[in-house]
Amino acid sequence: MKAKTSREATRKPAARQGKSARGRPPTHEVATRAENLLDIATDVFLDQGFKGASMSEIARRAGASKQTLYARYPSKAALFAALLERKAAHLFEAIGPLGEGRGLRDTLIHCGTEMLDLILSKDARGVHRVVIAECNEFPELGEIFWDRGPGRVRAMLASYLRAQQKLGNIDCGEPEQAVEVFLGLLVSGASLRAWLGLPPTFARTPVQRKAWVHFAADTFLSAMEANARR
Amino acid sequence: MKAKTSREATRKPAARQGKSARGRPPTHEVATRAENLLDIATDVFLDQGFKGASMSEIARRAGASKQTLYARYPSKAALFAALLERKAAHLFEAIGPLGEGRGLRDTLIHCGTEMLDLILSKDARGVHRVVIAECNEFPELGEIFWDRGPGRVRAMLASYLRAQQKLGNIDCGEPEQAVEVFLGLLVSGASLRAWLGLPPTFARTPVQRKAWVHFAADTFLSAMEANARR
DNA sequence: TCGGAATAGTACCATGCGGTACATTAACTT
DNA sequence: AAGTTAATGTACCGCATGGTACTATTCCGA
Repeated sequence: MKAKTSREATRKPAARQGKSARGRPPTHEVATRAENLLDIATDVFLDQGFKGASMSEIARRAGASKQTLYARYPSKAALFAALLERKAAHLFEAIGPLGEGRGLRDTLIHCGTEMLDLILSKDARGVHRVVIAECNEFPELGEIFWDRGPGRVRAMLASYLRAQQKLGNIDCGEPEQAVEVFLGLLVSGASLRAWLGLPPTFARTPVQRKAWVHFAADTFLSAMEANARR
Repeated sequence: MKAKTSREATRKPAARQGKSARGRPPTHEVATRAENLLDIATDVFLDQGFKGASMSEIARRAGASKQTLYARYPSKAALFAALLERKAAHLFEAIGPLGEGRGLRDTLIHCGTEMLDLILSKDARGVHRVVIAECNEFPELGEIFWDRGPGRVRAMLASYLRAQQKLGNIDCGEPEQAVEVFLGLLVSGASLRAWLGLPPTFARTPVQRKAWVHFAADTFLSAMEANARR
């Protein structure tokens, strides 16, 4: 087994271009610079992992000094926590409110599409990988991520299904269970493969993805009907 | 965020107890000692991750010297690869041949039970965590693991379903898709939570696990029936 | 205008790592 | 009995890391 050559010193100052860089930065840049620093840090952590990422490298790539880094975040772990929380929330908030003028099936399809795209996206893969890797050493990480991300989506879907059930549009038993069924058959194989760095089996092209989402929605709906009949 | 105090020097010589330890070991012990070394290494890697594990610690905990370690495996990566391959195969081979005197539903339930127990087991969680964490740096890791583990189970299930389909016992369309549906709704939420170090939502107790497996099997079967009718 | 605040740059420290070298000891082989 | 092999223990090398100290520089507010 041989490691890929990562850490390929990609010079990218990205802040204070041209200027002599030293000295207090102008006030109007300071917010941008802070954001940029977090962005760079996110990049580095997401593809090198917590232990693999180095503070010096982050500073260098952000065009900042280590002192500035440590002025903003007291430790590597703190920086990591800050950026992960931001990223997790930001990623999953793409899956907006459900319903919104759509019928039941269309809502499932819409939400399913976004969910599948999300799971297969590079950023989401990175976040999952890092969180899964490090949640043993930092147990609260798993909880934070679940609440901001997958858990939030599940809660939204469950409350949507509960509402639809009250309206008589579906008979799905415990909505929480039904959500697990839907998301499970939508996303499970694809997500494991994605986190292992392998291409998806059934959702490689956009067309295939669309077909799979439709298939999942319909399978789910008929399973719920059948369950209701039993 | 504060790290848990890992690396808690748990002294456990585990080899050459009592004896002065130095010098060539008696021949009848040598196989045992090699096995033991791999076991210890597995423990360490599985809960500290690749980068977190240290060769010195493995040697110390195995009651061996670093030289012996490097005599058997030329590098840290090689040791890691060896143990991971062994562990992945060993874990998933618990899910034996399908069918075997059972009917369709019973086979699903049997296989489902083993799969769910496996996913929730501490060892499987460790393996998944480590592989997912490191497959970015060692891309072949993901493939090896998939082939030995989740992929193998999926292939077995698919060929079983295909056979059942030929016998007219089920009408599930593409067996590979059907497998994804079944395993998805069986295992998806539980596995993500497990890898994040969180307790399962629906399969906490053995009783709940059994109920969930039955629910998954029945939901799957009725979904397939409904699909067939369409 | 001047003093403090925020920054980059650089050097540094202690630690721990993967991996090697060397001397020593005990079991096997001939 | 002698020599070879496989161990342990310990010291070590070079390097990278997280984190700190210090200086020189620039902006800002009083």
